[in-house]
Amino acid sequence: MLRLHDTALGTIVPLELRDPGRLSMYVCGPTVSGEPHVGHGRFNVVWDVVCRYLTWSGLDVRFVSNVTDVEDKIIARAAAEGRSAEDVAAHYEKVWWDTMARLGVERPTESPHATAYIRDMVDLISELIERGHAYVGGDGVYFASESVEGYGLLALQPLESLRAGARVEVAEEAGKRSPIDFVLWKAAKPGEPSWESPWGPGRPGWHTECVVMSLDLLGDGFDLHGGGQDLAFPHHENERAQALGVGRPFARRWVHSGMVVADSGEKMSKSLGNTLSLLELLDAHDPRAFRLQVLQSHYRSPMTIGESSLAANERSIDRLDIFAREFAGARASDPDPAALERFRERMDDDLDTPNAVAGAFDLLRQARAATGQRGQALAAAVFVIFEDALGLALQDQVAGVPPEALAMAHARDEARAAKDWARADALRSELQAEGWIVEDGPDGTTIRK
RNA sequence: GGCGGCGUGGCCGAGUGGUUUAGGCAAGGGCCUGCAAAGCCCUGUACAGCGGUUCGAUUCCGCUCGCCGCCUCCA
Repeated sequence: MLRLHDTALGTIVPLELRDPGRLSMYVCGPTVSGEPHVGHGRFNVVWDVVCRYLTWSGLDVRFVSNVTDVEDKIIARAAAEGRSAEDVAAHYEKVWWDTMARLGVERPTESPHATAYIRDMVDLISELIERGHAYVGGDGVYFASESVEGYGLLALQPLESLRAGARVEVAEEAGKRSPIDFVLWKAAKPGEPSWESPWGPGRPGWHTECVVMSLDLLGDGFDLHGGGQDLAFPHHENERAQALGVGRPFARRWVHSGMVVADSGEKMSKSLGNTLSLLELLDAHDPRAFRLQVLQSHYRSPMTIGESSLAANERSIDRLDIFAREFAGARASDPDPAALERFRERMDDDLDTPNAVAGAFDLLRQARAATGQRGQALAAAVFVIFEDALGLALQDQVAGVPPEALAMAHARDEARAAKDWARADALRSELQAEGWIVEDGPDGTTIRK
């Protein structure tokens, strides 16, 4: 069974499934207020790998990830661009899914929208007020953080230091009882999108949607809640507090993935404005190079990504594709069981993809060195590991070779057969000038980009 | 200030109290090749610094230096 680092426990523990054979997992999804940056890319590849690996391992994985389609930044952009908030959200959600598809990230089982759950959120907030965990403040409804047991669990800090770090001025302005209280319902200002509620027109705070949707779609005590490390506090802390407030068992495990850092060493974030566009990066490089980069770093470590690392990884991808072409037939073979077992051991150890990938590269060399069935079985394991378990598709065909280039390759074969080296070399130079890599194999000249 | 984490060979990036090497990329040498490419083989004697524990530490402990995250919207 997969063992992962649990933020609340501070240790690596095995998953404990609520229902044997089935994994229920919730990961906080995007706020669709702009284009995704590379941090989003890493984050989604990580959770996609968790899903794929567990599915491959034989679990029935139910993966829910929300789309926050009402939020301050969306409203701000809509106002700035003179269009509706719905319009902005719909546009960037499409960009989001398109980009994820390019990264080879599969759609979650369900991706609920915050706006579809307003009613449920209002109900949850009402119940929190009834139970004495929430109150009406200056410009909305607030959650009384100190009213629930163990607030600070995911922040890994005692209540006292959280209180010390909070911004008191803001709290007083909003009419909070404690500076660490957070908003559940924001009263609408004129012109803002709003929904009716017992506390007047407004919109939910962003912590509530995840509580309502995860419990609705996955049920009480679901197995795993994931997110970026920056969400552990306050976002996940506040989700947990609300579930606790209405007496419902929440996530059994909390797992957080590491940040992408800029060359400066600082975290890439919207607020620092140092994000790298994921779209531009995917335009310039094979998206699989990005995925490989993510796989070759541990999911909890900070990751740097840039032109040079992607270029290096494109080389690695080339090598993998060359291997795939050489061993295309091995896909039909049974993968070597021992090889898959070693892979599982590494993956189960807190999702050690760097080691798992290292092992796969070793297998690749072994497959070439081995002969007959054994080589095929080892190669089959390489395919299964990269493609089925890690979601990195290998290409065993060179696609999109134009007929003219193909004709030149044939002409080169003829020249070589006639030992006309001058002509053969000239043809090769011509092809290379057009960006083709020319290789002579037992079956003649093959070309690739 | 509080809490958490990091510092590995040219680069990226794992791991471990000592015997044999992570892995990838790059580099050098060789084999193969008409020449190449691809592939294969070999090579680099790395673990921030200073102490301590130990028969032995990159790995454990302490300190120092440097860097980062969270405490505020952010994956």
